[in-house]
Amino acid sequence: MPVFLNQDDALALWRDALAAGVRSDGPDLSARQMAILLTVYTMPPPHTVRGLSETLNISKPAISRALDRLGQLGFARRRRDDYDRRSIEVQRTVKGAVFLSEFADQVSEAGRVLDSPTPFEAGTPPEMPPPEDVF
Amino acid sequence: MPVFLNQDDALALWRDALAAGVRSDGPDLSARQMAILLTVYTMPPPHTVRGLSETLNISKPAISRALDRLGQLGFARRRRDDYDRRSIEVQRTVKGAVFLSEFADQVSEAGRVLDSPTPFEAGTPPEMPPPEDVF
DNA sequence: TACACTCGATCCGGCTGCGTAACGAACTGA
DNA sequence: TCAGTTCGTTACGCAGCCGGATCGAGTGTA
Repeated sequence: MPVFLNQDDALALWRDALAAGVRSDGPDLSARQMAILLTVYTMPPPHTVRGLSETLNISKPAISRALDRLGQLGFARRRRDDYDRRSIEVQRTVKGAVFLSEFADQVSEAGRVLDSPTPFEAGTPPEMPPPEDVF
Repeated sequence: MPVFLNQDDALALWRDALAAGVRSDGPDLSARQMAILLTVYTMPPPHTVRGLSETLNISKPAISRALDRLGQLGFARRRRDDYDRRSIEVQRTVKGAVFLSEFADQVSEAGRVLDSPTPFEAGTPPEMPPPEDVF
């Protein structure tokens, strides 16, 4: 079932979920790392460095380094492909699944709280301030 | 009206919106910068460095640097408070509102496409792989 | 006037990430 | 067997962000 979000709801959802992550002392992944992690866990395997690189339009070295980081966090594992030993398969881990599960709860919670009226609409820019810049 | 998102939808939503941002060549803001930007645009003003620091649990130098970055992107402006000239007020700009409006569209679009069946459930970890690590 | 306090910016050393280029290992096909 | 291709990684230089300490300007109070 599709999820209908108007602009205000979308921004409030993103803000609350993001703020929860920023406030917490958990590991803060870059946007690229998070995109890789989500792709690995929510798209059908197998996942390879080259495949992720093409899917997400990220350079291969960046993928490789991100896998280093995700690996040291215990969120993903490398495994050589036995049929083509040049290739490596990116595997999921229980720890990564737990992390994403908690993250998904944060997002869901941020969406659930949206019933309170949004105090400001963001799509509408504020009255244009005077042009003088202080800095 | 609250937005109900199950775990799979929440992760797919985040993945698609994030991937759209990663693939595009637009400026990539850090999670902290994005949280600041969203707070400034969706919460009632005024916003000060100190206030943002407390709200988001981010150090003041980090806020100040983020404002440098957002300022040079044209997404926010500093303005001295005339009543307390130590304090500065973070102001919105038309360019920032446009940026967030487009971002909100990306999120909404990611949510709207969720009607296609999700191929994998992420909350369920894969069958536990053998303990041997390749690397 | 003198002193304590607050606000935001800046300095500092360190860490992390990026893309290009170059690399070794593995595979392919003649 | 051997040149050419493809795979992921590493080397390199660069840029950005981090927190703690420190700073100057502004404020409040006596």
